[in-house]
Amino acid sequence: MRYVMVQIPKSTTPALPAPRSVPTSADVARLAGVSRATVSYVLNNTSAVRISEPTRRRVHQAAKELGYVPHAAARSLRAGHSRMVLMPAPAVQAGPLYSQFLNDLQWALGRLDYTVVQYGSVGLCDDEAARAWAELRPVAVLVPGVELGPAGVAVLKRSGARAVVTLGSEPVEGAHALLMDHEGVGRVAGAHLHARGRRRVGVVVPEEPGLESLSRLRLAGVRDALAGTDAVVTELPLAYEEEAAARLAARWRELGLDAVFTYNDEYGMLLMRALQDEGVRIPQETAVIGADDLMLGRLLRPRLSTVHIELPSGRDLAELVDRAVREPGAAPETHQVLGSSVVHRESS
Amino acid sequence: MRYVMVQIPKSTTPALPAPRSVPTSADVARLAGVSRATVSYVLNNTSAVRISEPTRRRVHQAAKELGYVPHAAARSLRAGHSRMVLMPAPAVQAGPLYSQFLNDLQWALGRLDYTVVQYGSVGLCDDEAARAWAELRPVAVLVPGVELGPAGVAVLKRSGARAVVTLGSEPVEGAHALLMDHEGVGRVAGAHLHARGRRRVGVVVPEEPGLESLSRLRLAGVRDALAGTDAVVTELPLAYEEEAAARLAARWRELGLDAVFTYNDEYGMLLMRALQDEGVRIPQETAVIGADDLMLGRLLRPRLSTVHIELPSGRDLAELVDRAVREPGAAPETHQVLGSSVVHRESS
DNA sequence: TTGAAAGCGGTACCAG
DNA sequence: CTGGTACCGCTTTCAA
Repeated sequence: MRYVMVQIPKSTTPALPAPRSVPTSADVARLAGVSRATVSYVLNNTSAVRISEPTRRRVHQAAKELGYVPHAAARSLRAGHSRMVLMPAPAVQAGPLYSQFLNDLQWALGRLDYTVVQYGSVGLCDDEAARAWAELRPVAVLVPGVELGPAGVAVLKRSGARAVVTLGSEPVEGAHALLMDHEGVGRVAGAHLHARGRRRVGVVVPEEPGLESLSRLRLAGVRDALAGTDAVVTELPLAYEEEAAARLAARWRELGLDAVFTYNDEYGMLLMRALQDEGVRIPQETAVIGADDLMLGRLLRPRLSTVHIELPSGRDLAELVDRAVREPGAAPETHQVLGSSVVHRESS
Repeated sequence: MRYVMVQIPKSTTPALPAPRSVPTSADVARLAGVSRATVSYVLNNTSAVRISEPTRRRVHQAAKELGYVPHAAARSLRAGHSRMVLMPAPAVQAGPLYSQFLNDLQWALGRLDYTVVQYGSVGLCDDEAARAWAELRPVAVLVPGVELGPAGVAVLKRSGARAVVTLGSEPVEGAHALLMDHEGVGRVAGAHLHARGRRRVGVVVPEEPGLESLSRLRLAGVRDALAGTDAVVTELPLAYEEEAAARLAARWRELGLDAVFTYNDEYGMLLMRALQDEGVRIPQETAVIGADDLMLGRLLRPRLSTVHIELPSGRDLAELVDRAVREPGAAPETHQVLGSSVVHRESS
């Protein structure tokens, strides 16, 4: 049943004062009896120009009285640049790991006096999106995922973006790249399972849309780690639902697997629960390893082995952005930023 | 150990073409051999004016050739308004529930031709933040939490915001309000436990910063539900760490509680695990109920009872915003939007 | 059908 | 020390 918004009657409806139009610096100037230039000098503390104390006070007083707030668009239009760092808002569910990273980044960029803006670009693809972002004339653009091609980068740069940074699996021509080696995540998981003597390895591939590119890479990583050994990899499509997990678990014995990498800890919990309900002993019959090192893995019994993923610190990335903005001519940097390491617990 | 970004040497560094300055509509006009006015007409498909087909083609051609992208700030400066809906980016970890809601909302507003922008305002409080937002001259502002007082609302409205909507526990003078009844969450949990015959009820209060206001309200709700009964409520501060949970579980028997409301399902999992490790039988000795109805609760054994929380649909909220924008004089609406209902499983 | 020009709100140069 | 003014890029009336 859909929950319906219920309006609550308002007790009082005070007649608002006349809806004045929004005050400009000209209004402030008029009220203070000075010129617009003087207002600008005072409110920006322009050091190149000295304004008498009484005048300053009059201007400040007038500004406060009118509730004056400068118009960012007008300012940056005149200045010819802004300090806006634009990021497309993630369309899909971001995990806690990534959310934390985003917060750190915002904070770090804020300390460097940039303004971080997440732009919700739903349904636009690639160049369409790039154009939409370019209209805002950000000084830098941070793009997670593969939502941007070389053409998009070119559009952004031509429209004045001094730095374009992609966070993804492969570099994009013309942009700085933070390479997230998701294959590496699968690779260490695969190597770990092989080292523990497992040879028939299942890999969960989430059916949820938006996770496909990542899960493909992690799967490829497992394949890579096990290539040239006698181990064999089986792909296991799985929706994030109890029933789907139960169905998979029901045919577990016939699959004949002795290990499974579950894409991440959440799918790990889902599958492990289903396997246990089916009587499959973990890790004796089947070893399980997840990824992301979430708290929940530690709370499971047996404790879930996992791949710990280290993202770059927000501060580091903020500094990269700042450097790129200051030195826009420099060659794009490419960094490897995903540190994958196995956390061995009880499930493998 | 902190992971350090490692630079990968660039294989080729193609000399970029001369860093032209960013093309304006004047450049397009020049190249097409027409006036700036004509460019504007063509690119905006202005219906009031008819431009010959050959001219249109020349303009489009020129625009593409230069990679022209219009300047949003200049446009909205001239137009006197924008279609930007601004939301402060959530400072703390947003749960999956809220993330989903945000996505829906962005999508729905996008369909109504608004542009959603999340503004990272870290470390600014109340009026400072309101001023920062007002500088962007958004047509509407959506504020979750209690980050805005009546003064802030006034600032935003004076600077041209036609709608200010708060999502919080109590209405703010002058703004539309979507009331999230977090007390109600605690209330239904408390009532449920009481109905199941429990009388010594613990309530987990997370120690993580940022969760305090919410957890206080949920606690108050439990208190409210149990007021006037013979039940007694005990506050249980708890950090989201295994050790903290273990410490709490270790003195569980001396606390003498027969039920606990864990703030949400994640703390529920944490505490339930610790209690089980301590040998406390659930639900016989202690009933446990969480909130948020996450998947993970269904996967626990015993299955975790929870309070299902229904947020308003993104579409509904988008329509409220649109209505408010179109009818800025109307009295602020106040809606009750949190539907709380107990999902009884095995842990209570 | 197209062009010239005013002006949105601020900033910064130059003159007084 | 302060005022006048040109200009950032774009839209939109008004004339031609």
